[in-house]
Amino acid sequence: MTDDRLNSTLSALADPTRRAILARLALGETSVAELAKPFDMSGPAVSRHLRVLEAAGLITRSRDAQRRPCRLNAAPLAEVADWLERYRLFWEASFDRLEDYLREVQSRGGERDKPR
Amino acid sequence: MTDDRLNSTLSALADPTRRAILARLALGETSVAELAKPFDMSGPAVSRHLRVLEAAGLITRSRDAQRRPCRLNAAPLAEVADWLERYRLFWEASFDRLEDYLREVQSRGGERDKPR
DNA sequence: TCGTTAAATAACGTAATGGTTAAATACATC
DNA sequence: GATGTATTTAACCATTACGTTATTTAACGA
Repeated sequence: MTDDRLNSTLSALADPTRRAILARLALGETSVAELAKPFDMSGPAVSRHLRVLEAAGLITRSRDAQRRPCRLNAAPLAEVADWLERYRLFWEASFDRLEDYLREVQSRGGERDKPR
Repeated sequence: MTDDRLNSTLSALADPTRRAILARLALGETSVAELAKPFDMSGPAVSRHLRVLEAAGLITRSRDAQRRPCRLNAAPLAEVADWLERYRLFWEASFDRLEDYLREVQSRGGERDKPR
């Protein structure tokens, strides 16, 4: 909704570690230690990434003994998708132009390819 | 495609000034000075935002006398949209649960609302 | 060639980001 | 209550990001 929310979501997504964490969470709830395993990174570093994701509302955390299982909350992604929709026509248009061009090149057969 | 491209696109989008610039460019090609007007920001600052957008492939620049008109290139946004699609089921599921909840609350009529 | 305009680059300051290790906290078990 | 395990917080460091003003480059027109 607000530009602020969109901003914190996009900022959270603009990091490969955090995107990987989200991908893992798409497979189901897990502990912090489990999330940290694939990364060559200290626990605290992962913990801070989780904090960013939580602040963006992309994950929620519960409590299970010493564990703090994390769960994906994809709702903020819907806002990003909505925002992107404004531009869909633009990228579809450019793909159409690309298709046109490829079709044209193909129809020219073996000639030297000269766009324009 | 590559995680790197997705990363530079998302990083470029994670700034309100740059998103506003894209929104302006969706209305058509413009000069740098024109783009800078709505912002309380120096020319060089805008110039650097444009550089980020260009590096991410979100804009292209041409030459018209002293002007360097910028044009939107939405293609990288398609990759973001593709990436997001992986999560659509998740956010739709959570909206479904929200709907269920709202329906339930409504069906309970005037009772005190107690989820769970 | 000189002056003007549009934009980019240089040089700089400051704040935010992303990582580290060491210490603190929360919970469970003995 | 002491010990072990999972996680967070504190303190710190290096790099990047974003802004500024001053200077430079590029293109035009008198």
